[in-house]
Amino acid sequence: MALKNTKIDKVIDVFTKFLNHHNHRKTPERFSILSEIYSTDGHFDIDSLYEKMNKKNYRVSRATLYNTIELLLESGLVRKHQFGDSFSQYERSYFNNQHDHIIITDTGEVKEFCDPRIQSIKKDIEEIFDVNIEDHSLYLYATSRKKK
Amino acid sequence: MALKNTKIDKVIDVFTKFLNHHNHRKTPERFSILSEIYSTDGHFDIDSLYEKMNKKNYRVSRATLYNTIELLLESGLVRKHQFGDSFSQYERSYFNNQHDHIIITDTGEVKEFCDPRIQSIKKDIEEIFDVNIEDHSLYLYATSRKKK
DNA sequence: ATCCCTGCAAACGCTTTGCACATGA
DNA sequence: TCATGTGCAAAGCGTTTGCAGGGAT
Repeated sequence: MALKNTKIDKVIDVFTKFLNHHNHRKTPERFSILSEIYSTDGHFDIDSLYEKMNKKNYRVSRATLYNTIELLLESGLVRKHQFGDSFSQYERSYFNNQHDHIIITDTGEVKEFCDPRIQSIKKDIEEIFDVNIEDHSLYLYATSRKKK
Repeated sequence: MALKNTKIDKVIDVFTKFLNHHNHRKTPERFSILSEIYSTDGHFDIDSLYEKMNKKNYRVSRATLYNTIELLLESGLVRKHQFGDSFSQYERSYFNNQHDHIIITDTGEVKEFCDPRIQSIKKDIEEIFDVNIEDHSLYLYATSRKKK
Protein backbone atom coordinates (compact mmCIF):
# COMPACT_ATOMS: atom_id res chain seq x y z
CA MET A 1 0.00 0.00 0.00
CA ALA A 2 1.40 3.35 -1.00
CA LEU A 3 1.58 6.33 1.27
CA LYS A 4 -0.36 9.54 0.79
CA ASN A 5 1.42 12.20 -1.24
CA THR A 6 1.95 14.40 1.78
CA LYS A 7 3.71 11.55 3.53
CA ILE A 8 5.92 10.74 0.56
CA ASP A 9 6.87 14.38 0.42
CA LYS A 10 7.85 14.23 4.05
CA VAL A 11 10.13 11.28 3.42
CA ILE A 12 11.72 12.99 0.42
CA ASP A 13 12.25 16.01 2.61
CA VAL A 14 13.98 13.96 5.29
CA PHE A 15 16.26 12.38 2.71
CA THR A 16 17.04 15.72 1.06
CA LYS A 17 18.07 17.18 4.41
CA PHE A 18 20.19 14.14 5.11
CA LEU A 19 21.97 14.45 1.76
CA ASN A 20 22.54 18.16 2.24
CA HIS A 21 23.84 17.70 5.74
CA HIS A 22 26.36 15.10 4.61
CA ASN A 23 27.32 16.89 1.40
CA HIS A 24 26.03 14.09 -0.74
CA ARG A 25 24.67 14.87 -4.20
CA LYS A 26 20.97 14.80 -4.84
CA THR A 27 20.97 12.53 -7.87
CA PRO A 28 17.80 11.36 -9.65
CA GLU A 29 18.77 7.74 -8.97
CA ARG A 30 18.72 8.28 -5.21
CA PHE A 31 15.26 9.79 -5.24
CA SER A 32 13.91 7.18 -7.63
CA ILE A 33 15.10 4.42 -5.34
CA LEU A 34 13.62 6.11 -2.30
CA SER A 35 10.27 6.56 -4.07
CA GLU A 36 10.23 3.00 -5.28
CA ILE A 37 10.88 1.68 -1.79
CA TYR A 38 8.20 3.84 -0.27
CA SER A 39 5.68 2.98 -2.98
CA THR A 40 5.09 -0.47 -1.52
CA ASP A 41 4.74 -2.13 1.83
CA GLY A 42 6.58 -5.05 3.32
CA HIS A 43 10.00 -6.54 2.91
CA PHE A 44 12.19 -6.55 -0.15
CA ASP A 45 15.69 -7.52 -1.21
CA ILE A 46 18.12 -5.78 -3.53
CA ASP A 47 17.54 -8.14 -6.40
CA SER A 48 13.77 -7.83 -6.49
CA LEU A 49 14.10 -4.05 -6.24
CA TYR A 50 16.55 -4.17 -9.13
CA GLU A 51 14.18 -6.22 -11.27
CA LYS A 52 11.20 -4.09 -10.36
CA MET A 53 12.89 -0.81 -11.16
CA ASN A 54 14.42 -1.99 -14.41
CA LYS A 55 11.10 -3.39 -15.62
CA LYS A 56 9.44 -0.09 -14.88
CA ASN A 57 10.24 3.54 -15.17
CA TYR A 58 13.82 3.63 -14.00
CA ARG A 59 17.03 1.82 -14.85
CA VAL A 60 19.59 1.57 -12.05
CA SER A 61 22.62 -0.58 -11.46
CA ARG A 62 23.03 -2.92 -8.54
CA ALA A 63 26.03 -0.89 -7.38
CA THR A 64 23.89 2.21 -7.07
CA LEU A 65 21.19 0.27 -5.27
CA TYR A 66 23.68 -0.94 -2.68
CA ASN A 67 25.15 2.55 -2.31
CA THR A 68 21.80 4.21 -1.92
CA ILE A 69 20.46 1.63 0.50
CA GLU A 70 23.50 2.38 2.63
CA LEU A 71 22.53 6.05 2.71
CA LEU A 72 18.92 5.19 3.49
CA LEU A 73 20.05 3.00 6.38
CA GLU A 74 22.21 5.83 7.73
CA SER A 75 19.37 8.30 7.44
CA GLY A 76 17.03 5.93 9.25
CA LEU A 77 14.60 5.68 6.35
CA VAL A 78 15.19 1.97 5.82
CA ARG A 79 15.81 -0.94 8.16
CA LYS A 80 17.84 -4.03 7.33
CA HIS A 81 17.01 -7.62 8.25
CA GLN A 82 18.71 -10.98 8.04
CA PHE A 83 15.91 -13.48 8.33
CA GLY A 84 18.31 -16.38 8.02
CA ASP A 85 18.62 -16.56 4.26
CA SER A 86 21.89 -15.80 2.52
CA PHE A 87 20.73 -12.36 1.47
CA SER A 88 19.60 -9.24 3.32
CA GLN A 89 16.09 -7.94 3.34
CA TYR A 90 14.97 -4.40 3.94
CA GLU A 91 11.87 -2.45 4.80
CA ARG A 92 10.97 1.20 4.94
CA SER A 93 11.04 2.54 8.48
CA TYR A 94 9.51 6.02 8.37
CA PHE A 95 5.81 6.12 9.29
CA ASN A 96 6.34 2.53 10.28
CA ASN A 97 6.28 1.58 13.93
CA GLN A 98 9.17 -0.29 15.48
CA HIS A 99 8.20 -3.94 15.48
CA ASP A 100 9.66 -7.41 15.63
CA HIS A 101 9.20 -10.46 13.45
CA ILE A 102 7.89 -13.98 13.63
CA ILE A 103 9.21 -16.21 10.88
CA ILE A 104 7.00 -19.17 10.05
CA THR A 105 9.71 -21.62 9.15
CA ASP A 106 7.67 -24.04 7.06
CA THR A 107 6.27 -21.38 4.74
CA GLY A 108 8.82 -18.57 4.99
CA GLU A 109 5.98 -16.22 5.90
CA VAL A 110 6.93 -13.28 8.12
CA LYS A 111 4.52 -11.77 10.66
CA GLU A 112 5.04 -8.66 12.72
CA PHE A 113 4.38 -7.95 16.36
CA CYS A 114 5.06 -5.36 18.96
CA ASP A 115 5.61 -6.00 22.64
CA PRO A 116 6.39 -3.34 25.24
CA ARG A 117 8.39 -5.80 27.34
CA ILE A 118 11.20 -5.51 24.82
CA GLN A 119 11.61 -1.87 25.74
CA SER A 120 11.76 -2.62 29.44
CA ILE A 121 14.32 -5.36 28.90
CA LYS A 122 16.46 -2.91 26.93
CA LYS A 123 16.19 -0.30 29.66
CA ASP A 124 17.20 -2.77 32.35
CA ILE A 125 20.10 -4.16 30.33
CA GLU A 126 21.40 -0.63 29.79
CA GLU A 127 21.63 -0.19 33.56
CA ILE A 128 23.01 -3.62 34.34
CA PHE A 129 25.73 -3.56 31.69
CA ASP A 130 26.33 0.19 31.65
CA VAL A 131 25.78 0.53 27.91
CA ASN A 132 23.56 2.50 25.56
CA ILE A 133 21.41 0.24 23.44
CA GLU A 134 21.09 1.73 19.97
CA ASP A 135 19.11 -0.99 18.33
CA HIS A 136 17.92 -4.55 18.60
CA SER A 137 16.75 -7.41 16.47
CA LEU A 138 14.36 -10.09 17.66
CA TYR A 139 13.18 -12.95 15.51
CA LEU A 140 10.87 -15.71 16.70
CA TYR A 141 11.01 -18.87 14.63
CA ALA A 142 7.72 -20.71 14.68
CA THR A 143 5.56 -23.32 13.02
CA SER A 144 1.87 -22.91 12.46
CA ARG A 145 -0.57 -24.81 14.68
CA LYS A 146 -3.20 -24.89 11.96
CA LYS A 147 -4.15 -28.28 10.61
CA LYS A 148 -3.45 -28.71 6.92
CA MET B 1 37.24 -23.50 29.77
CA ALA B 2 36.91 -27.19 29.05
CA LEU B 3 34.22 -29.38 30.47
CA LYS B 4 34.79 -32.18 32.96
CA ASN B 5 35.38 -35.58 31.42
CA THR B 6 32.04 -36.90 32.55
CA LYS B 7 30.33 -34.01 30.81
CA ILE B 8 32.25 -34.48 27.57
CA ASP B 9 31.30 -38.14 27.67
CA LYS B 10 27.69 -37.14 28.00
CA VAL B 11 27.92 -34.94 24.92
CA ILE B 12 29.63 -37.68 22.94
CA ASP B 13 26.88 -40.01 24.04
CA VAL B 14 24.18 -37.63 22.84
CA PHE B 15 25.89 -37.29 19.47
CA THR B 16 26.41 -41.04 19.12
CA LYS B 17 22.73 -41.66 19.74
CA PHE B 18 21.83 -38.97 17.24
CA LEU B 19 24.05 -40.53 14.58
CA ASN B 20 22.69 -44.00 15.25
CA HIS B 21 19.13 -42.84 15.17
CA HIS B 22 19.61 -41.14 11.79
CA ASN B 23 21.76 -43.91 10.34
CA HIS B 24 24.75 -41.65 9.96
CA ARG B 25 28.23 -43.09 10.20
CA LYS B 26 30.30 -42.57 13.29
CA THR B 27 33.45 -41.25 11.65
CA PRO B 28 36.54 -40.08 13.57
CA GLU B 29 36.23 -36.63 11.94
CA ARG B 30 32.79 -36.09 13.42
CA PHE B 31 33.90 -36.90 16.94
CA SER B 32 37.08 -34.86 16.62
CA ILE B 33 35.09 -31.83 15.57
CA LEU B 34 32.64 -32.32 18.42
CA SER B 35 35.47 -32.62 20.93
CA GLU B 36 37.27 -29.60 19.57
CA ILE B 37 34.13 -27.49 19.82
CA TYR B 38 33.44 -28.62 23.37
CA SER B 39 37.03 -28.10 24.47
CA THR B 40 36.64 -24.34 24.55
CA ASP B 41 34.10 -21.77 25.57
CA GLY B 42 32.57 -18.94 23.61
CA HIS B 43 31.85 -18.25 19.98
CA PHE B 44 33.72 -19.50 16.95
CA ASP B 45 33.44 -19.50 13.18
CA ILE B 46 34.21 -22.23 10.67
CA ASP B 47 37.46 -20.71 9.56
CA SER B 48 38.99 -20.35 13.00
CA LEU B 49 37.91 -23.89 13.82
CA TYR B 50 39.53 -25.05 10.59
CA GLU B 51 42.79 -23.27 11.45
CA LYS B 52 42.77 -24.50 15.00
CA MET B 53 42.18 -28.14 14.11
CA ASN B 54 44.70 -28.20 11.31
CA LYS B 55 47.39 -26.66 13.51
CA LYS B 56 46.74 -29.25 16.15
CA ASN B 57 45.96 -32.87 16.34
CA TYR B 58 43.49 -33.26 13.54
CA ARG B 59 43.34 -32.40 9.86
CA VAL B 60 39.86 -31.83 8.45
CA SER B 61 38.50 -30.17 5.34
CA ARG B 62 36.17 -27.22 5.33
CA ALA B 63 33.55 -29.36 3.60
CA THR B 64 33.54 -31.81 6.49
CA LEU B 65 33.37 -28.98 9.00
CA TYR B 66 30.29 -27.57 7.30
CA ASN B 67 28.72 -31.01 7.06
CA THR B 68 29.39 -31.87 10.66
CA ILE B 69 28.25 -28.51 11.99
CA GLU B 70 25.00 -29.17 10.20
CA LEU B 71 24.59 -32.43 12.10
CA LEU B 72 25.50 -30.75 15.36
CA LEU B 73 22.88 -28.10 14.75
CA GLU B 74 20.27 -30.76 14.05
CA SER B 75 21.18 -32.66 17.17
CA GLY B 76 20.95 -29.49 19.25
CA LEU B 77 24.59 -29.64 20.37
CA VAL B 78 25.52 -26.40 18.65
CA ARG B 79 23.75 -23.10 18.10
CA LYS B 80 24.27 -20.79 15.14
CA HIS B 81 24.48 -17.00 15.22
CA GLN B 82 24.62 -14.20 12.70
CA PHE B 83 25.96 -11.27 14.65
CA GLY B 84 25.80 -9.04 11.60
CA ASP B 85 29.09 -9.97 9.99
CA SER B 86 29.18 -11.73 6.67
CA PHE B 87 29.93 -15.07 8.26
CA SER B 88 28.14 -17.32 10.74
CA GLN B 89 29.29 -17.90 14.26
CA TYR B 90 28.52 -20.87 16.46
CA GLU B 91 28.62 -21.92 20.08
CA ARG B 92 28.17 -25.16 21.93
CA SER B 93 24.72 -25.44 23.46
CA TYR B 94 24.76 -28.47 25.75
CA PHE B 95 25.39 -27.67 29.43
CA ASN B 96 25.01 -24.10 28.32
CA ASN B 97 21.96 -22.12 29.37
CA GLN B 98 19.79 -20.45 26.81
CA HIS B 99 20.86 -16.86 26.65
CA ASP B 100 20.81 -13.81 24.41
CA HIS B 101 23.53 -11.47 23.23
CA ILE B 102 24.57 -7.85 23.49
CA ILE B 103 26.90 -6.78 20.72
CA ILE B 104 29.10 -3.82 21.59
CA THR B 105 29.26 -2.29 18.15
CA ASP B 106 32.42 -0.22 18.57
CA THR B 107 34.54 -3.11 19.77
CA GLY B 108 32.78 -6.15 18.38
CA GLU B 109 32.67 -7.58 21.89
CA VAL B 110 29.75 -9.89 22.64
CA LYS B 111 28.16 -10.17 26.08
CA GLU B 112 25.52 -12.61 27.20
CA PHE B 113 22.40 -12.12 29.24
CA CYS B 114 19.29 -13.98 30.27
CA ASP B 115 15.90 -12.42 30.86
CA PRO B 116 12.77 -14.34 31.79
CA ARG B 117 10.54 -11.82 30.03
CA ILE B 118 11.60 -13.32 26.72
CA GLN B 119 9.95 -16.56 27.69
CA SER B 120 6.72 -14.84 28.62
CA ILE B 121 6.69 -12.90 25.37
CA LYS B 122 7.12 -16.16 23.47
CA LYS B 123 4.30 -17.79 25.39
CA ASP B 124 1.96 -14.92 24.71
CA ILE B 125 2.84 -14.73 21.03
CA GLU B 126 2.16 -18.43 20.67
CA GLU B 127 -1.39 -17.84 21.90
CA ILE B 128 -2.01 -14.64 19.94
CA PHE B 129 -0.74 -15.95 16.61
CA ASP B 130 -1.64 -19.61 17.13
CA VAL B 131 1.87 -20.87 16.44
CA ASN B 132 4.51 -22.97 18.16
CA ILE B 133 7.68 -21.03 18.72
CA GLU B 134 10.63 -23.34 18.22
CA ASP B 135 13.41 -20.87 18.68
CA HIS B 136 14.29 -17.22 18.84
CA SER B 137 17.22 -14.89 18.35
CA LEU B 138 17.60 -11.60 20.15
CA TYR B 139 20.53 -9.28 19.67
CA LEU B 140 20.93 -5.93 21.39
CA TYR B 141 23.33 -3.56 19.64
CA ALA B 142 24.96 -1.21 22.10
CA THR B 143 27.80 1.18 22.73
CA SER B 144 29.72 1.34 25.96
CA ARG B 145 29.07 4.21 28.36
CA LYS B 146 32.57 3.99 29.76
CA LYS B 147 34.80 7.02 29.27
CA LYS B 148 37.88 6.34 27.18
C1' DA C 1 31.15 -55.18 -0.90
C1' DT C 2 28.33 -51.29 -0.25
C1' DC C 3 27.64 -46.67 -0.46
C1' DC C 4 28.17 -42.93 2.74
C1' DC C 5 31.83 -39.65 4.00
C1' DT C 6 35.91 -37.00 3.15
C1' DG C 7 39.04 -33.84 0.78
C1' DC C 8 39.96 -30.99 -2.89
C1' DA C 9 38.88 -27.53 -5.89
C1' DA C 10 35.61 -25.42 -8.58
C1' DA C 11 31.16 -23.29 -8.54
C1' DC C 12 27.70 -20.29 -6.34
C1' DG C 13 25.35 -16.12 -4.99
C1' DC C 14 25.23 -11.97 -2.63
C1' DT C 15 27.94 -8.02 -2.07
C1' DT C 16 31.92 -5.05 -2.85
C1' DT C 17 35.32 -2.95 -5.69
C1' DG C 18 37.94 -0.77 -9.69
C1' DC C 19 37.70 2.01 -13.30
C1' DA C 20 36.07 4.99 -17.07
C1' DC C 21 32.50 7.98 -18.05
C1' DA C 22 28.80 11.13 -16.62
C1' DT C 23 26.93 14.78 -13.89
C1' DG C 24 25.52 17.73 -9.77
C1' DA C 25 27.13 21.81 -7.57
C1' DT D 1 35.46 22.80 -13.52
C1' DC D 2 36.04 18.72 -11.00
C1' DA D 3 35.04 15.80 -7.17
C1' DT D 4 31.40 12.71 -6.51
C1' DG D 5 28.09 9.33 -8.38
C1' DT D 6 26.88 5.83 -11.80
C1' DG D 7 27.18 1.56 -14.63
C1' DC D 8 29.54 -2.34 -15.88
C1' DA D 9 32.12 -6.17 -15.07
C1' DA D 10 35.37 -8.35 -12.32
C1' DA D 11 36.79 -9.60 -7.83
C1' DG D 12 35.76 -11.08 -2.94
C1' DC D 13 34.36 -14.14 0.29
C1' DG D 14 31.74 -17.36 3.05
C1' DT D 15 29.39 -21.39 1.82
C1' DT D 16 27.90 -25.23 -1.23
C1' DT D 17 28.61 -28.71 -4.62
C1' DG D 18 30.70 -32.38 -7.82
C1' DC D 19 33.53 -35.91 -8.04
C1' DA D 20 37.01 -39.45 -7.15
C1' DG D 21 39.01 -42.03 -3.67
C1' DG D 22 38.60 -43.93 1.17
C1' DG D 23 36.60 -45.97 5.12
C1' DA D 24 32.45 -47.39 8.26
C1' DT D 25 29.33 -51.05 8.55
